[in-house]
Amino acid sequence: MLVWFRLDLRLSDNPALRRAAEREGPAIPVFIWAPEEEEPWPPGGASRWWLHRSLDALGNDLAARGSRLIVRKGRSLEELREVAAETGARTIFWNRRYEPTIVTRDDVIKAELDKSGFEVQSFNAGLLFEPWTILQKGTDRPYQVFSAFWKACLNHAEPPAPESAPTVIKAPTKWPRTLALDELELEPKIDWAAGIRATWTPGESGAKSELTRYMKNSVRQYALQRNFAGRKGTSRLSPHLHFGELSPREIWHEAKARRDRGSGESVDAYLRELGWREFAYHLMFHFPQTTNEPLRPEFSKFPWKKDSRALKKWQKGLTGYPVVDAGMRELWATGWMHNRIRLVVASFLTKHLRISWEEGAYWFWDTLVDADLANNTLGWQWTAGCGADAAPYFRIFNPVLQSERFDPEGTYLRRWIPELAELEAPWIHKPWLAPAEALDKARIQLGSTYPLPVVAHESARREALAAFERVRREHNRA
DNA sequence: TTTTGAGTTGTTCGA
DNA sequence: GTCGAACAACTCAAA
Repeated sequence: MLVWFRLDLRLSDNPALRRAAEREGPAIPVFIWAPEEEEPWPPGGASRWWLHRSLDALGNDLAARGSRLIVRKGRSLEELREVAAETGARTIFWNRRYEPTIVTRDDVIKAELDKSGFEVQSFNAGLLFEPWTILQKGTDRPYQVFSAFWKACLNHAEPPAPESAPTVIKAPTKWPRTLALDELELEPKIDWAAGIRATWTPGESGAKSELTRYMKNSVRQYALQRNFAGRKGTSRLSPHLHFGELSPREIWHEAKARRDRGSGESVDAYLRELGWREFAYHLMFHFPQTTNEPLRPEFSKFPWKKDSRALKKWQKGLTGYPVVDAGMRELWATGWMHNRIRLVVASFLTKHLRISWEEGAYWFWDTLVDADLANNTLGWQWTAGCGADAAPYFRIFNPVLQSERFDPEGTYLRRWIPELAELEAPWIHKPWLAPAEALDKARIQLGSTYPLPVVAHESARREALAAFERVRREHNRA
């Protein structure tokens, strides 16, 4: 039988693998690289880098149990058929994915394989609650407000405890042919990944040790520390979770086990973030058009600006607002950005620059190692104000206040913007207001060693509010 | 069906 | 510096 690996690159708590291993006969792990089947969101550069490493780790973990990872590329259905033909397999198991194009593709594949007489089964390995199991009482409609959704989840039967990895994965007498991982050409041709390499250890064992470390030492501080950009107050498990190196059930039960008198608030707040991930999948499943369209239709007429020069400045971290620039540079260097700072840079792009959330979503998609279609869509639409349960449009982050509040000493700013490193607080949060002596002392020449602000906060804010107001009024008249 | 309460992460203004 | 109110209605969810 075949186990088709997708976004579940782990051995533990992997129902497809586990059920396959329990059956008679050999179980053959397969991965198929088919990015054209993921349009319009094929994995971006940072994701491909991670995928390469994670597949490598998975192959090694399988080898340690006397098995192998068979690697193919092409059309998924054809490759599955071929591997099945080479091995005589008549059964195919996999764990579900929820991206709209993948759901459609998998439905077709399942129907075709059924027709050919294969036994096909899919399992839940990626979510605490399947999107179709959490619905409004009585009406059976999906939720569009987080709090109500999460309350319903918490009232639902608890997610099952994670299963351990199978101890034996029976090998076939003859292995089917496989590509070498390098033949997928997932790694960048120009080596831009040094910073990412230095920051992350893809693969299940790296993920597990991060999880244990965080749960043992830091989760009890989560409520207190999570908003401070310069500290390691968050778990940084997002890429591991995206690629399925960890299951949300493992995180859920691990966190619950740490819940005691002192840590209740933090553990609940932490689990709530897993809840947001669940909510994102819930919305993507029930409103599949939202990966490419605003959920609130009036926003399809919103007057976004096409300003490629401003967009470039945002992408490169040269807006002149230190907190925005630090975030964008952290992203570029490490493939990740602190959650609080993601909100600030997203608000800045959509409100201050008034550039469409889709431009932001594309950039994040290409540069984040944790790029996840459900989370990316929800996050950007939430900030832009065009999604379900979105921030009210008048909620516009002030980049200076956010910086002062969540990085008071400027630790984070100094780490990512070396040219401002010698500027003292409070000026490091707003260099354009710094007195000449402070700038001289820090050897900064505004407009040359570090840019002046690309827009002024007050006027950009006023204009954004006016634009939203016009759209709202037009919508209400109609 | 109608009613009622509530809604992740904020900012600014004026007292 | 601190505090509460206004921002502006609207939609969702549950009783």
